[in-house]
Amino acid sequence: MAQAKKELFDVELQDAAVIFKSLGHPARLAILRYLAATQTCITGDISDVLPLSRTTVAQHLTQLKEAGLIKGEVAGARVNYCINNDKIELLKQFASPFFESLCCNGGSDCQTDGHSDSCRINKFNL
Amino acid sequence: MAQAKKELFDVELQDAAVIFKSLGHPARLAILRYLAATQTCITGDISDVLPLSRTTVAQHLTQLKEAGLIKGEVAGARVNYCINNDKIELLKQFASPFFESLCCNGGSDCQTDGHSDSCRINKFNL
DNA sequence: GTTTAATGACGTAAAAATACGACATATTTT
DNA sequence: AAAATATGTCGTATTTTTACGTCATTAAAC
Repeated sequence: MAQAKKELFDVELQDAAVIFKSLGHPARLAILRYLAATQTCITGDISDVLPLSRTTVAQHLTQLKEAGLIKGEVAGARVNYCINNDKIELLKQFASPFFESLCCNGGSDCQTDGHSDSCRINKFNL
Repeated sequence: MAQAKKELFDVELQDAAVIFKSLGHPARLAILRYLAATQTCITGDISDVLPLSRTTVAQHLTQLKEAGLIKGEVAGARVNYCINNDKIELLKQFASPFFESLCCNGGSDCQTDGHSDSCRINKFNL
């Protein structure tokens, strides 16, 4: 039970989910916002600015790095983190059309048609 | 430990995180896509189309409903689910500028300036 | 009225995420 | 060389998520 079933979905959806998931915690959004504000890619003293311990911040940074949203460049004893602009660009290119495709099928507001098998999609590959 | 610290962040960031989190699983993205495709708001037999049990799908639906991304209208023994267009609209209005603000500060690619305290933001309220 | 189908609610087990302290390592600074 | 600073790694505890089966309820079909 509780076995990973994520691989059974579209790779595209899996990839998107990883990104969205990494955006799914206020601390990580705050980190991204901070990195964007201080373009100079300030390092782990991000934890001075957040109500979290250094270790926890480091953990969030790792997650963001794994999602590809940030990069870390070693500079002596320090590590300079910064936004990965390329990935953000990709995210924008995926998210906008995706959101668009969700809502713009006319304002069908829970019409009570019940089953419409005509609209059924191919099994397990939706 | 592992105590909830999410409340310590901007409400705006908290709200956004809830939405992004709900998008952070391929099953939920698949459900949204399916609902968008079958505008007719088909009910829980979504589980026929996904590699997950009905109970698990119901759980994902609850999560999406809590995030406000979908609505469920009772129709007799059935429940018609559908995309909440208003919320998607709000999401678009938040996400686009947010993504924009992250990457468009000029292509500063991890410049090794080190500490730049001039860019420090107000503590704990970033 | 009884069966059938659909749903929500509950319980539960495994896995993942969250949060932190302690330690080791590497790099400046002195 | 020694002290101070920054970082990553490891272990660990708690919470949350994921996934499912079972049960009760409700509405439709017969």
